[in-house]
Amino acid sequence: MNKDIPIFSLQRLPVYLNYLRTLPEEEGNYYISSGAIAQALRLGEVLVRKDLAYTSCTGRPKVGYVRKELIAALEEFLCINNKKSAIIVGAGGLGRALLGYGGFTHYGIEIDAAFDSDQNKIGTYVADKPIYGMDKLNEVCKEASVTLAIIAVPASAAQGIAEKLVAAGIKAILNFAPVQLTVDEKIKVINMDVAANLAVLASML
Amino acid sequence: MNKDIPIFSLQRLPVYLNYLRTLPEEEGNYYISSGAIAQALRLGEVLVRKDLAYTSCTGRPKVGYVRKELIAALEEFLCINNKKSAIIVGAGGLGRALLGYGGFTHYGIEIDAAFDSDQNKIGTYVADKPIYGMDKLNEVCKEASVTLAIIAVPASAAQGIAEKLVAAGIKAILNFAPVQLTVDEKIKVINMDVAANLAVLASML
DNA sequence: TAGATTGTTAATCGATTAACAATC
DNA sequence: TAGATTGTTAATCGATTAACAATC
Repeated sequence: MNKDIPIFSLQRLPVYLNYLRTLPEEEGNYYISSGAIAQALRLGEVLVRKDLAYTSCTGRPKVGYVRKELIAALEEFLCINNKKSAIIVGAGGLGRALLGYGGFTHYGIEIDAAFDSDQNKIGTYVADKPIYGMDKLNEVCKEASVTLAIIAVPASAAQGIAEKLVAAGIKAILNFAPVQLTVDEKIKVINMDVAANLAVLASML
Repeated sequence: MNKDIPIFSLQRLPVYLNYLRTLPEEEGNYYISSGAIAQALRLGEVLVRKDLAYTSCTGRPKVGYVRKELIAALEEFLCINNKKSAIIVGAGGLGRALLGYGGFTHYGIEIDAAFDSDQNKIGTYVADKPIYGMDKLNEVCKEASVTLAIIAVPASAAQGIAEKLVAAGIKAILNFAPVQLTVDEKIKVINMDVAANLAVLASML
């Protein structure tokens, strides 16, 4: 789905959505122009219009876009209405923090559970979400048709986990481990290497 | 510093470093070719050579790069030898997870402390790192000449925190809050919006 | 030497920006 | 109507890839 949007445009859509949602419900905010969005997010205004053109929302000359329509169109494009489930592998500090993070619901995503190999964690709950042993992975993913996963395990374990996830039917992985995962090319992977990003920042000083 | 490297190349350098460090110290690993790196990281081999050309390490036709030299050159380019301190603002789940995360040291970065406004957290420690009240921000940053910070607070608080950080002398910010920070353009900012990235993945399914 | 691999120059590709007609 | 803003087409910019000479 959403095949014909450039990846850079796609990545900005949640940013627009987020921004539009923060605008207070006031008289003056009924319409919003691409220029106003561009200024707030420090982007070019033509770029904003081009990005928004991928959604079903069309703006009106002179006034801009109807804010609520634009929000709805972005939500539709990002499939936020079909609620999706995701799981987390790794219930260390990061995994537990993500279990407790409420921000995923803004995009229609719910974290169902976490998985860990530590016997002391298995069977416990964080933010009312269960932590299962790795042996439950297949069962949980298949029963709930989960296709989204977050990897929050040490680098050394990540590749093995990725393979288990794929075997369990996962189609997209958000990977926090600092390794390049080798998986079938049909599986979508986004890497988030926190330390590497901090290192890049530090080297720019 | 490092002004004349394209941002995309710069962002790949820690990835190369990371990969090279994982290679075992074996006879056959004395040299490494751009082709081998490219294959492991799923990049083009010319791209790898171009990226590596920004460092001081030069490869040898027929054999490739001396692995240890390349690691040293990457470390030098990324200024990993001058140890740097960073602070975290926000000692919620994410902030605490990052306080306990050891991966920053691989890039010569140490997290000195976290800051929070919650009285129950102030004065406590996570992974032997202190959590201070916000009133200590200036003092700590200036005494230890800290110029790197991570924002791990809710979106609503992030802009205010960013301004305090800049006032305290911070020059680069890794921002986990899902808002566009408005700060002086000389301040470097990298945004890491976990939920937005998961949403992008989900919409690609 | 012959062959593999580097480093560089030119070509391509994709993303962003500029220009501008359409329009409410 | 006049003016502001959209949407689109063309131009620019930057990143990646292809081609290939240099070289150990």
